[in-house]
Amino acid sequence: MAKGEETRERIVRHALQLSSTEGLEGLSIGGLATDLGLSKSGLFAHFGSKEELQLAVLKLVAERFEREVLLPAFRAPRGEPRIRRVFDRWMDWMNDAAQGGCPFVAASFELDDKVDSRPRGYLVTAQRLLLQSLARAAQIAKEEGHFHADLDPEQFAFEMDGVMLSYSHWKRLLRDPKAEVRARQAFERLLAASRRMVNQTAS
Amino acid sequence: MAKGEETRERIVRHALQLSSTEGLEGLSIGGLATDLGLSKSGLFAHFGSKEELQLAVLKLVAERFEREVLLPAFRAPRGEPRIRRVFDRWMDWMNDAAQGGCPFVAASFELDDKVDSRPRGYLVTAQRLLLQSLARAAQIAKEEGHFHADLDPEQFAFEMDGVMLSYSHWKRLLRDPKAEVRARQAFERLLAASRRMVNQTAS
DNA sequence: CTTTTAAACGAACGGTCGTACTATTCATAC
DNA sequence: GTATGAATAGTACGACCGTTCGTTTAAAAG
Repeated sequence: MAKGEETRERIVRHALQLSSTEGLEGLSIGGLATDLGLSKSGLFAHFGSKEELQLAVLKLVAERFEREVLLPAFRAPRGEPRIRRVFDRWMDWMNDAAQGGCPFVAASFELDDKVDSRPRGYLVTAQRLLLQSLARAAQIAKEEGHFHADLDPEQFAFEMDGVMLSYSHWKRLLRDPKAEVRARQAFERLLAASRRMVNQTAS
Repeated sequence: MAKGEETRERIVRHALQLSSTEGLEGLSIGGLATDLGLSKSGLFAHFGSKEELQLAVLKLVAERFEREVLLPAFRAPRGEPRIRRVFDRWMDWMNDAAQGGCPFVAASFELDDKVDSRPRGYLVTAQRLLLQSLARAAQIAKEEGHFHADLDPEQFAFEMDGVMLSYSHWKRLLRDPKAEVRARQAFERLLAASRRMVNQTAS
């Protein structure tokens, strides 16, 4: 059926927007209903529980990230160009995301301690997938000869993740106008290190 | 007077512990009171508002970070050894912190959108101070000749911040057993780049 | 057009929230 | 040992929470 599905999507879209400032736990059924001109119970019926609503929000985020970041980036040529496209799209994603920053980032630090919650489980899966895609892109860059043969693709993903998180921290909390320049510089340094010598082991 | 002060500290210590899993907003006066065997109103009287309680928690965190990370680290010899000590102490801090991860990290992503809130304002100040201390340590490492003359100390702080955030992300959300090794490796790579050539500008 | 099914509503439930008052207990200083 | 003020308790409040249930409206199917 069509009508219910449409309303449900309207709800989830708005819930995503709200959650980016209030957090997933800060979402309220009543508040959402008022915003959308629905009754509390009418809205609630679409999900059956608040947890299910949170899950729906996370699924929408994952779907959008796939569509707006990963898929377009993976259409770029294999190797370093593709990695750069991931970075550029990812930065755009960080800047968009409805003035509330990346919902994944917010959810990551909100749910990290909520063991055994379904939203957390889903988020972990989605984030692992995301970072594995990135690692795969780095692996391809090795095969193309753009990155050094000793490079650890997962380590690359770890460090690029750090750049994005630091960017979010400096821009959204600290309101540092240089945040974007710093992120780009950090990324360039990471790329440079990945091309040449790399991977001296710690201590 | 002594008695009230003591109780207040007991409250704030426990609130800090709770907030590391539930978040600052997830703190509840009633819950805290029950946990500590106090009445809701008796506990409330110590602060006058929930916001004041959150503020007290953040102040305790800042005080502890200063005492357990920055001060000990700055007793190390100037330059790279001092930077290493900051990293080691910071990693210890990340691992301790009452099984709930670094409260600053959690609070950063919880409060980043709550404009005009006193807790946010305090957090921003504390975090800027922390990162400026780190940048100062990097500046000193330049003066000692350990770091390259072209190094941007704030950029160094940005990237080291990224390592810690990524560590938190991979360890606490993703539960990746290699998280600590990855963080140490990222830090070593950052150090290596800071010693030699650095700072090629982006695009 | 009628029947059936989906979608939304309205009211109410038991709880918990932060906060405001007043009263009581307790520690401290005289 | 009593007075004084701080520390804690008790009670109540209005608001909002997620959720349930029975009803009503609206859409889809026959």
